[in-house]
Amino acid sequence: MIHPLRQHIEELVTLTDDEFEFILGHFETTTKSKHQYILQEGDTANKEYWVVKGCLKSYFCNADGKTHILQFAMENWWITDYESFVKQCTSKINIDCIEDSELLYITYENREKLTKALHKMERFWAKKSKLGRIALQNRILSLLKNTSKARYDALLQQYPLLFQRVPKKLIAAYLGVSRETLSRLNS
Amino acid sequence: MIHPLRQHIEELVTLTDDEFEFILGHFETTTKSKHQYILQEGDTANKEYWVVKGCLKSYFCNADGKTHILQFAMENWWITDYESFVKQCTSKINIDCIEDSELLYITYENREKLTKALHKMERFWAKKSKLGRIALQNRILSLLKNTSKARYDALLQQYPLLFQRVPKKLIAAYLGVSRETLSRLNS
DNA sequence: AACTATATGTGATATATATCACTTATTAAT
DNA sequence: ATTAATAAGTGATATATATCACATATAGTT
Repeated sequence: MIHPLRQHIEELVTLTDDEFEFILGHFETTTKSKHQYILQEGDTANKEYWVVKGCLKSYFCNADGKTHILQFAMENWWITDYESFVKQCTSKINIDCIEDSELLYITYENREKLTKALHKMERFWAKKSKLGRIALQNRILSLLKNTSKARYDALLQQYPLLFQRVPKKLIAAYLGVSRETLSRLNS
Repeated sequence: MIHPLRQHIEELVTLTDDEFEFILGHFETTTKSKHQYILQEGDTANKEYWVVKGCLKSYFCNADGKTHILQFAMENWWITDYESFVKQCTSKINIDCIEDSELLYITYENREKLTKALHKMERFWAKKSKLGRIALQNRILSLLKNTSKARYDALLQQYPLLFQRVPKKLIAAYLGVSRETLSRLNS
């Protein structure tokens, strides 16, 4: 059976068996249980995680302690604080598990090594970065032009699974509306 | 005198004279007057522009014809529809000039060629993409957690020049508030 | 099993912002 | 120079959403 990470990478660049073994050698495995953190505000993100199984969120709290969600990550998604990881500076956000999770991760150092050693991976991450940027651009478009109802419907259509796996208050924190307003959007 | 584009690129990667000449050979110059478009909804962005002099905006209109601004670009900024350019698909946005502008541009084909021919430029654009993604992530954070007043103040502090160069209604369209509300934020 | 925390829905009210209407100032066009 | 278009401020009102308060259901804990 083909490794799920290989399948994921090969969506953007093709790999030989040896290349994939070499890549995988730069990763490590870890399991985390629900509510456990993989990154806390003030720390520096020195790992980038890839979700084998489970569900996580990256979020931050504003002055009055209200939570805002930047990203969810389910199977086959990457998660880290991108700014902290790329610039190797302290993070403003937290990342924790919404479910018990099985994760692969690569350290900053190993990612640098791998990028230099294998040009295909430099290309893979460059493409990933481009696609990530496009996704963020579309989220901004959506935050600017759409009503909460429209954003709710779009999210529901794009990630129906999410609504079965995470509490509604987290969906609300992602969409940027209150829990109560989200509840009323259904009616 | 050192070419402003060279200065800009050398903020991220160092170049020899020959390398810069080679790079510049992939660009072309154009001038556009106020109100002229460089990209219209439905077209495919096949050029990425770099502003030598002037000011532009990228924007889109929602169903009721309300304008939302995705990005401003002044001197030393890049502008295109990133999604359309990267995926070579039709664009949902428009880009036009707020002032008479002097622009350098590189076509999609030339950018591909240049990336392949000069690894430094692949690295330059990879870094640019990372930084662009970080900027967008921070804008989302700001849209989620900040009040309009806080977003207004942050923009004013980061780009004071912008407020002298572009009409307030465009600032409002960027921040995601009405012209009237923006006006009242001052008092 | 009893207790506690979390999730979800819903009414009542407060608040921020949009919308509409109008005025004045400034800039562009003939 | 005159006219037209755009920019910017402000009052009055409408609307969407937040906030507070409470009820109920479900899941997790000892």
